[in-house]
Amino acid sequence: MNLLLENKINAAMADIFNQLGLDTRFAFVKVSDRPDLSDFQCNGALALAKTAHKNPREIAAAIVSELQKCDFVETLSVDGPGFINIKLKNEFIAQNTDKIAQDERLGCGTTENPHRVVLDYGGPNVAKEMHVGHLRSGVIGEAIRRIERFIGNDVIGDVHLGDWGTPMGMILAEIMRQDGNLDKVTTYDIAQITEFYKRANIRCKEDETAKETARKITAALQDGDAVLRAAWQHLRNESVKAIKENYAKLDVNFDLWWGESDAHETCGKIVELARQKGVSKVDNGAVIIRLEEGNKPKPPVILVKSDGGYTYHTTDIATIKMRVDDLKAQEIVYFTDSRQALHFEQVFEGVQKLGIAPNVGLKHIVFGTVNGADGKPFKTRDGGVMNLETLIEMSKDKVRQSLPKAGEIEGYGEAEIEKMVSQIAVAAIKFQDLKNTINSGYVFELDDFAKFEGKTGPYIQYAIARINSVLRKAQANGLEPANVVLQAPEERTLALKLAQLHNVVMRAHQEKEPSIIADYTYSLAQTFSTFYNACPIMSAGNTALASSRLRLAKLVRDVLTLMLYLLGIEAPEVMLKAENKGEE
RNA sequence: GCGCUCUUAGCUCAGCAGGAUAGAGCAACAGCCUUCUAAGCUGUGGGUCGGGCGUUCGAAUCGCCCAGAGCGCGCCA
Repeated sequence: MNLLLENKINAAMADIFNQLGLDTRFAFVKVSDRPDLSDFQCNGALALAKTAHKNPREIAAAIVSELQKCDFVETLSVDGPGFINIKLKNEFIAQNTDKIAQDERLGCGTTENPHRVVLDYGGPNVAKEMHVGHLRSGVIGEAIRRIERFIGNDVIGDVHLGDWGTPMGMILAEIMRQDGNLDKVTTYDIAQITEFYKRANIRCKEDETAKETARKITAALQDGDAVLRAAWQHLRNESVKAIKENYAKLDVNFDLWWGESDAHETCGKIVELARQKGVSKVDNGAVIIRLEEGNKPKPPVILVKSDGGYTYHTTDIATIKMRVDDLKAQEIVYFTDSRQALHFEQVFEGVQKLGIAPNVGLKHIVFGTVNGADGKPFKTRDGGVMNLETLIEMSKDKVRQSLPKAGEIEGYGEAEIEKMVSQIAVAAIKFQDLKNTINSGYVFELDDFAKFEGKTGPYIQYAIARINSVLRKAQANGLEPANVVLQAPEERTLALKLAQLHNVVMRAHQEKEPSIIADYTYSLAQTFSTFYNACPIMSAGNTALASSRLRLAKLVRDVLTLMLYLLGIEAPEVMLKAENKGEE
């Protein structure tokens, strides 16, 4: 069930359009761009005027004269060149709000076409530190995972670890270079492993022979050399442990911890299949699939390199086959930055030629890179990338300054305060990222992740905390939420805003765009703050009004909490403040 | 050279299945705490929507051209 106000108006519109012989494609309303004139507007008459060769105002007038008969209409007008402005009756909005408040999904429906979707939003590499570049895909992916699940899809989130390429050979080579063998590998922890990788990286950049050695070791590892495999397994285990800790701090979760290595066996099958189907060719010693025909020629997919190794084209294609065959995926969605756009176009086209994923939707959601002030992908001053843990700690430090010290307030010891610190800091970081549309890259401003005012996660948490406070007071005074009555304009605006939930969630789902939810959540919190300022609840004057306002407030709290949940953000029950807060 | 993405307020960004006065946040300025948490609220200023041409009754939104930015272009993932 969805309790969208538009639905009722749209149904009436469709009837009227039919009756008048008008194209029902235009029989819909949208939230008005002119709240001073109306709640909803219909621009259908303008669109129809073109083909019908009629005056749009005449068409609009005909629609309006029918619409007048509807019981939910308060006022109607035709304005400008032919806009139909519709204002709803207060009672209609109020009753709808009551229904939403009593609905366990808060008026939000589910998808008509539930299916299994695999999300690929991780991609951290073994032995490499996690940095701010990993923030976007993880945070966005987690949000999409929750949104998809909420609207009724069966979701599997896969981390798709980078655990099988040349970097693995590089690090093993570096360890052997220092130790002479791999006997000590199992004693190394993640910090040591990371150091080895850094050194290996530098060496391979400078020294062509070192690179060649790394390639040979990689090939031997993939070929199944027992000693190399055992050492690699340890590196992988240690990395996964560290990666899990990092993701846990941000509440980013995965259902599967597959990696590129898991696709290795299937890679062979892909190459064989390509040969059988006649879609691959041998070229300069490599096995490739050409993608030159059609109106958009692309560089070829390379299945097997001339040295016999597979590329990440091959592992990605093999992984798609596994997700389709073993996981029964009906849709697979990737989240990576725009630098991989061409790669996935190639992979998807290769998959199509191979016919291994018929009727499976393959999507690549491209997001912009996290950029520095210079407009280029973010680097710290020393040329490196900022560690994810450093970012989180920095934000936490800032939060701690605005909270009381442990023990200062009864019932809030070290554990309680630290939990609050973490919830607020993580909200600041994740919201800062999620409020940006996926498509555009954004400039990484360190300070932005420790801002708590304006369009931020903590702003929304604060609105929730204030409502919780009111709800506690209401309970202490025996005040119960009851039927909504709309008198003040702030109440009306808030009720209309609350009814938009279904559309917002569905759009976020369809477009795979969490910023739509972030925008709405902020806007709702803002609308509530205005209401909160103008409409006292506990001292409303009479019980009916107080109960109505209490229902509105509680509903806002529930919707905000749900929206933050869909974004992967928790809200603390209360938000304490340090005594000297704001006195600088 | 070819391809992809982009250019909107001082800064960071929304808006783009064409539509009525182009919106937020930050920053600036002026107000609001003896009333439910001021991490808040109210108000003011700030824009030739990169430039040009075209389609249209109507273009930030669609098409073409130009300028600028970022990214990517067969054996690194």
